[in-house]
Amino acid sequence: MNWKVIIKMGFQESFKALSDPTRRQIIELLKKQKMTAGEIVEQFQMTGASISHHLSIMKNAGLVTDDKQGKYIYYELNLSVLEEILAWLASLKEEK
Amino acid sequence: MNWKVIIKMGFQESFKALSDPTRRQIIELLKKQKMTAGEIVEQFQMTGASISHHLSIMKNAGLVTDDKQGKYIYYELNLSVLEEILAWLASLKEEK
DNA sequence: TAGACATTTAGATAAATATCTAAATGTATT
DNA sequence: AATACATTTAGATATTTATCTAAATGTCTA
Repeated sequence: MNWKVIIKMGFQESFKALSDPTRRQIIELLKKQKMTAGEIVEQFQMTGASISHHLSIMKNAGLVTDDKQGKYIYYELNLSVLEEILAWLASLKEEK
Repeated sequence: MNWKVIIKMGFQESFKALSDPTRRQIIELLKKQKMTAGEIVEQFQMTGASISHHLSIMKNAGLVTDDKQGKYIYYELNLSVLEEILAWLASLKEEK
């Protein structure tokens, strides 16, 4: 069996996770395909440790999931968390 | 004439502005009606100076406009800035 | 099993941020 | 004109955050 438990912290964590430009760029990358930590690192001029830190924040916010495959860890976008934020933003326009 | 020039900084500023819980609460308040700085302050346990700081960040992000009327400054929500963010979030789901 | 490789964790540091108090600015009232 | 009121600005401080280097962990391969 291949369980994937997404620990979602909350609204606040999601917004915080989205408020950093590096993390939003990572999201854009993962939009196209899942990638290993190393592949993601290649796209930035930043150490692996820093990217790892960003990935962990995104993971805690429920924005990505990780999938360990031997030496590699694949990161994948989890869009469902965005629904909540999308709904909040939309509600600002709708209701008067 | 009553010009209202909205100085919009950018995507980054908008996200940053939304990432703070106090500022999101202010947005929720202003969703219902425009309010003076003082009325907003009453809703929080925080000094006027701090709220003023938050309001200035929101103003720079284009999220609110201010309207000086004598002693008072009315703050009003400007929803159009949210469109951009809404669109970005939506695009993550749409395009594969 | 020793070394190479992928990634994270620990610890340090600089910059950004939220908050406060006190002072400044501008407007209204008496 | 003097004072009161509404709000912002300035300056200080504590916390958070992004980043780095170095070390630790875990996995593969020769």
